[in-house]
Amino acid sequence: MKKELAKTYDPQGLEDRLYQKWLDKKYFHAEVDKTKKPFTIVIPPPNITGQLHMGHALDNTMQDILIRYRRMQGYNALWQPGTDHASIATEVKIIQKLKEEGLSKEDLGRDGFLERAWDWKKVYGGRIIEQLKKLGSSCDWDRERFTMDEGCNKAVTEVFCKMHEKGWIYKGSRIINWCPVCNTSISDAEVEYEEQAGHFWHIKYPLVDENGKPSTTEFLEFATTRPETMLGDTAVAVNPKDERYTYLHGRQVWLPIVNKAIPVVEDDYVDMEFGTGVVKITPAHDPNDFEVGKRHNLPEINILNDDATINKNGGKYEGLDRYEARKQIVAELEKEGLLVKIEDYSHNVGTHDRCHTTIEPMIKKQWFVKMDELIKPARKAVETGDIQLIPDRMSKTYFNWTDNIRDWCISRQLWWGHRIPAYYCDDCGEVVVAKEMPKVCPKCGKTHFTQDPDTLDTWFSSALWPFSTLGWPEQTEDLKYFYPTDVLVTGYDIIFFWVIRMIFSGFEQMGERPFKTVLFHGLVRDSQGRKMSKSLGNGIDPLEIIDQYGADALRLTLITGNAPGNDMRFYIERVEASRNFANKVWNASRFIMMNEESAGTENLEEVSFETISKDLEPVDKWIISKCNSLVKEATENMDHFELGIAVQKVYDFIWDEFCDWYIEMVKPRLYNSDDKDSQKAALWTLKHVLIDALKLLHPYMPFITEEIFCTLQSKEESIMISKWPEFDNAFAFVKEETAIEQIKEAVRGIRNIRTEMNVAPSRKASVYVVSDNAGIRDTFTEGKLFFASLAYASEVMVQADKAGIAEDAVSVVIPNATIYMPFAELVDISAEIERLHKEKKRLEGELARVNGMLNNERFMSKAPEEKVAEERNKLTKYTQMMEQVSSRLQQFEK
RNA sequence: GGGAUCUUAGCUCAGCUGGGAGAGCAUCUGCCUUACAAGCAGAGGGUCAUAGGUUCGAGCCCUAUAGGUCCCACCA
Repeated sequence: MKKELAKTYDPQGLEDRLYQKWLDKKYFHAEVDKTKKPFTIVIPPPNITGQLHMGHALDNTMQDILIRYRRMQGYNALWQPGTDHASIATEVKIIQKLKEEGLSKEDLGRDGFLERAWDWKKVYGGRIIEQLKKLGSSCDWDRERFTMDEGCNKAVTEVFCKMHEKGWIYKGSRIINWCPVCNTSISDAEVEYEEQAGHFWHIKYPLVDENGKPSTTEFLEFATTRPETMLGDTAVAVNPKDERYTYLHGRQVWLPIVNKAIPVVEDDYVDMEFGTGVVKITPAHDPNDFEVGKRHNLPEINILNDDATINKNGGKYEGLDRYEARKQIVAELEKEGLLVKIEDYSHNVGTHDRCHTTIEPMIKKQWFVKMDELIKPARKAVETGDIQLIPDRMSKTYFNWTDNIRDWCISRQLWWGHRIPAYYCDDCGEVVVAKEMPKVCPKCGKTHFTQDPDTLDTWFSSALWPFSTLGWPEQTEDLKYFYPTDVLVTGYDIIFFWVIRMIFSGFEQMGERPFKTVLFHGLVRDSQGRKMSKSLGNGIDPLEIIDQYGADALRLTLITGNAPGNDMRFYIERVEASRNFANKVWNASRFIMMNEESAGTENLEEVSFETISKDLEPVDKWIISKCNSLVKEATENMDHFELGIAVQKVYDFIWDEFCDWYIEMVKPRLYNSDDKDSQKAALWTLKHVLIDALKLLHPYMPFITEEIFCTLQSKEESIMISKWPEFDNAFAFVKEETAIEQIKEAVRGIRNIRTEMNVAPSRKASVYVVSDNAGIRDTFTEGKLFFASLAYASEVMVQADKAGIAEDAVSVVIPNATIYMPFAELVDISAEIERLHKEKKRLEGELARVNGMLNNERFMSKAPEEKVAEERNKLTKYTQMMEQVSSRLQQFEK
């Protein structure tokens, strides 16, 4: 009993079943095997808070394609999966949930909170993994990791201690970005600037007179967007070269409200052209002022509490929110006559990328990673091509970051994350950085320590992902074998957060690049080009698409019509088109199986080319040759990471060449059981070519190809472990390709004319092929059977001259042959003449172009030989066709 | 302010090292032809943003301009 494909293609009915089969068979699992070459990809670990969105779908489809491709090529392919604890994102979610219960994280305490967080991870952490499976991802799930699992924790502690010892991790008081809502410091990379409408408050401070009192006549005017920061002003600055203010050098101004004298300092930082050329300096709350303050030894006065209310340094404003304080301070200044004017002003305001709260720069004691040395090998690797970024232009973005890098603030005032391995002696305050809590203080000898309450930036652990997942810091066999990984696939939006940090971490910890290639993709946008976002509600759920159209259709849609690193728009119509293609493949396969069954040809896949060779007809060799070229091209494209181009070629081959031409060409042979050998050869070819095409398609559309492959033949158990096709010169049939293309041209010409002349396909006619070229006559004679069916011919006559053809027959001119169709009674002769004139005009154009080139001495002397030869051939071809058309016209017009 | 990128058919986009402009969708025409109407056979539709330049030859390379998108910097 032969296996059969269901009548209609139904992805829902097969995808889950096949995925389960792959899991059961352990096809995704990779073990160290020194007889094979490794090919490794580490997954960008999705957040445990995450739900699969189109970005994940694209990212993982690309990775799965690369992994499946290499696996079929015989590589030991490992796709290392896992999830990210996403410290701040997760913490925020849990706090939200607690809030619904009327609780705060303080109510639970640190341990209680962490317990909740782990519970949460257990419940939701696996959700996105299940969703990735729906997509067909062939990750080695036996190796699934988590950024906060034991091994990753160990790696984090190891790196922290090592780098601290080296002096590359330090604790320092520096200006950092503070989020007053999340109550934590954040790194520069996490600050998102938003254009906001604000105000420019023009204020004046009185100069201090010789008695040390505020002058009533002399003032210094400047403008600010954050008037409340004046509470922390410790100077005003002017440019030393600014002649307008030379008189100020060495003087002081009176800081109102706070009521004290502060100095005028001279600093190049001040732009003389901007505003009044005077800047108030608040070292504790502005990164630039901080630098100025350092240069002039100014005091740093922090005026804010962590929740962005004014602290005790703000005197009577203590306790007020920053914006309320701003209002009241402006009012007070106005009352005192110190407010000059208020201007509308649009400016960029730094916000927290998670919650979009306006961040406050503050001086805080935090942990930093010193970047200047660390970044050097990372920069060099991309510069020299040791690490290749695709598309290449991403290198510029990369360098822009490496060349302007600042130290990385890694401590976070959060609970969910890796706790900083720093311990403070309860007695003397000595800091000890160690893998475990120290027993004795090296300074005072006391034994009580408190661990630093802070956790690490979530990217600290993901930076180690390419090697921590393979066992580092242990020198495991996995690590030796699978590291460095081959490709990293990710969106260009996290190049700074993640890619760069993995690169410098790889070099620092492993002494080697973490991956050879980074393949970037863009954002998946909605049909109007907008970012898909929760707040807009314009997100399209990949799972719904999979439900409706199948994972294969979704994957194909995401991978086609898009260049690396470019954003793409998501259209449901494109998914339908992909689904239609799946359906096409399905039906073509079904057609082949049906015919195989009715012909009774068993186990054709076991018949070798050598055996069948003698029965193969030119059409068979033509499609085999075409398929052979396709293998070469698609493979080359995939090697160059041109995934969309590769699959487009496979798509075109299957639909246009294989289905629309080849299948139609062999139908007469399939239906004619009188010639068993020919029938068998056709079926052999159909099957052989289909199998190769399915293999090429498998990385893109794993489910449908598996289902067909396994139904089509019995000897292999899965397409995903079958051998990737290879180009073979023995299958390059140049002669047959040329011959069949010739017939195709004739068929197209005939169909065109019939449509133009409104001759229904049902109305058959005799077709005469006239050529004085014996080779052409052979071609048409051999292809008579299918040529007749494709050209709706009642009979096909191949002859050397026009004997027996009606004078007024309609004709099609192809190189070296003219095809006549005597259905003149249906045709208006003047229309036919007009058509021939049009054809003549076209040929004249072609000839003019070719002659132009060939008569151009500079073209002849400079163009490559092949190009010249090509043009010469065209000249011959068009000249010959021109003769045929002219002779036809003469015939009608004489 | 610096940088990247885009501008190709009505729409969305491909076009890999420069060598006769492509796809999908949409539109129009004719077909329920025994794998597929989720289909078949055809058709129309583009001064490849504009202006220069390099080249025998430019959608592709260079320069400038216009418009769009994005990233970085953050002049208070």
